[in-house]
Amino acid sequence: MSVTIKDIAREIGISASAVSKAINGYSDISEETRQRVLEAVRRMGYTPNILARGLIRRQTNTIGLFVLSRSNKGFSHSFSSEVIAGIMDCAGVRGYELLLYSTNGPTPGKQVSYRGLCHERQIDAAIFMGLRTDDPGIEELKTVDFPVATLDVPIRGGKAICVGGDNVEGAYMATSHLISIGHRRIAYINGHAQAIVSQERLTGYLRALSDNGIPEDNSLVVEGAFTEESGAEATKRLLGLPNPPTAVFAACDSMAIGAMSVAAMRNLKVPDDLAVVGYDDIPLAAVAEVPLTTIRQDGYAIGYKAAEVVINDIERGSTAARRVLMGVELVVRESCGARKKGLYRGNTGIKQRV
Amino acid sequence: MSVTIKDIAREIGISASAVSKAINGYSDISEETRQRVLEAVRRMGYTPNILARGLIRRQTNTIGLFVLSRSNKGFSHSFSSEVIAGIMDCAGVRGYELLLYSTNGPTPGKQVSYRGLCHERQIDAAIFMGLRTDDPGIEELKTVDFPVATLDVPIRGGKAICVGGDNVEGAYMATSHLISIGHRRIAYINGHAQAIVSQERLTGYLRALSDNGIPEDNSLVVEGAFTEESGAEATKRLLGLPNPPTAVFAACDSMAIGAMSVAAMRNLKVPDDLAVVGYDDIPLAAVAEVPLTTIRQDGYAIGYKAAEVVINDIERGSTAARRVLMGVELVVRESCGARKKGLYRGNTGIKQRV
DNA sequence: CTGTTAGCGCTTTCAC
DNA sequence: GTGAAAGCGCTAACAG
Repeated sequence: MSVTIKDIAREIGISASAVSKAINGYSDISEETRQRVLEAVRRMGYTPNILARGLIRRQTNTIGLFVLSRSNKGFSHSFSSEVIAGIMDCAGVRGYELLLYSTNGPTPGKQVSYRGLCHERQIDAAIFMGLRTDDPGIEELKTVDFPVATLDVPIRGGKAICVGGDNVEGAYMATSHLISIGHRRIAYINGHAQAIVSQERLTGYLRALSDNGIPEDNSLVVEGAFTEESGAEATKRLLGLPNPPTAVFAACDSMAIGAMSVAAMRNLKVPDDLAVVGYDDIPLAAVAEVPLTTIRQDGYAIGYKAAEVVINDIERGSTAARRVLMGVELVVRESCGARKKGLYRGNTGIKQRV
Repeated sequence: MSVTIKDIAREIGISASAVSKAINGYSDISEETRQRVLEAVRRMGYTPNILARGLIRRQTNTIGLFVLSRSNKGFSHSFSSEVIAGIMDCAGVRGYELLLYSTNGPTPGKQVSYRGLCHERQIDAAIFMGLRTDDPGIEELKTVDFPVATLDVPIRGGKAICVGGDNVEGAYMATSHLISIGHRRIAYINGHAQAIVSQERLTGYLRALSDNGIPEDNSLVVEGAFTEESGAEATKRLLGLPNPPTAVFAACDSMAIGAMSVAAMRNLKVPDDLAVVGYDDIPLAAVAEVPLTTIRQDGYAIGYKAAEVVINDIERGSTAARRVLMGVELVVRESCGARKKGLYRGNTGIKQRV
């Protein structure tokens, strides 16, 4: 078996609690004893058993990370891996480890309890990625007694903190940009209505129209499902309108790419015949046939912030706002037409190209 | 505080040990008592404390995952996230959770001990991704007493198991393919020499030449650094040769893409003036200006296998081979010229396009 | 300053 | 079948 605190104690002829104090930097221990302990620790290759410590301190320095609704193989976006990297880095700096739960979201048959999973492992806090608004586990999450951060999905009631990109602002920027280069009939392809991001981006879109005195036209707002196919489908409907849009803003890049493919099939030139703006800045956006103008969220920053927020909660008690909005950025490429027309000189997202 | 085994015991008037036995499915407990316990467990919302259990059982059902040498933000390839997804799924099925270490590899200053990190958290096994052959921690890894799997990096001595794509075979396939469509002067852009994959892919390349009676030409083998820039740099050197190659096989897609960009700058047509084959099948490969022919490794399968191997070791003792080679696949696209010439009718990797 | 005692939540002999 | 007792490795009172 591996060396324990008792072995050290026996080795240098003192009590186990003295060793514990020496190791944990208590002041009521003589410097000389401490040195002898530290020396023995090194010599005998002792490492504390954090789990045993946790049993009594009720703190494991562990953050549970739930990566839910993952697509088949790999993470949904490359965005997720940026987020995770951010979480990891913050956790590392603050001295926490991450427990990556292997659950892939609520299983229809057997009901998993997030609270139970967290309790089993005695984690100090939890972060949820890809939580769906219709996840039955949400109710339970409202009642847990440890800090919880959700990415992108605000939970009403309870004290979970939601960290995410500012969707209203992002959609506002995208829409305003299209307006600024002359478009008036701007369609919006939303994601499915259950997603909060859909609702928020819709709000931003509508606000931009309203702020620019453009009347809302219901026929120009259609619903997709965050997939390329659904974006294509929606675009067909839009183009079939008596008075079709001159520009399309899609709630995600995949749908925007679907829109562009439909345009291509109908011999409509992007951006001249149809301007397109997406959301997310997925890697494909930069290398699409017509490079896609889009809104970029800084996944790394979001992840870092989420970890920071829960760790602050653990250490200082809940003080943060219940909702943390992270900045977003407009990345102008070719698909909106601004660069061609020389109307835009800002961020081209070139560095993004891998 | 949350409900413990004692609470249950008190509630239904039996001893704590009886409750434990009921919960853990021991046979020496009456069915009636078991039912009463299970009912109370449900009613009172009891979840076992796996950490306390681990303290005595010396097993935590946790696998440590080290994601080393991560690039700045996000994981090195999207490949990594596939691997992690595979690990997660296997772990989930087998009832293990993953502990994601926040270490980003050996820090120059303070020496981290992998062994120590593992011991602290009492993990049952560890998987290392992105371990470098010059990592000073490797020595220590040879002596640990729990199952260890390394991805792609075999460790000499010790009983760590290495799981990875068959690099020799992959390079052999790539090179043979170029030979089969008529190339004789085939250059190889290798990764940096410390990487095992570099050595193995070089072996495959040389073997293919030799098997086809093509003499080895040292000037055609150059070293890159797995980056687009280094691939471009290497290609410039190759094209400056008195007798330049007609084809280039690069040890990774990024370098292959660098090669293609140099060709484009010099008005060389790919594949006609210069055939290019990469390795990895990164997402960009399929959507490059000239879609890249490459070798695909199934990251998900590799991750799944790695988890499976260590879990088998945990549960049944070490039986697996010390090296597990996973199959690779040649994905023929445009950059090698085979499809244009009608020489190839196999895998086009079309489904890969996102 | 140091040691003794108790106990975190759980499992596991071993009597009964 | 069931419970009492011991203890996993550690920390936290509290005496001394």
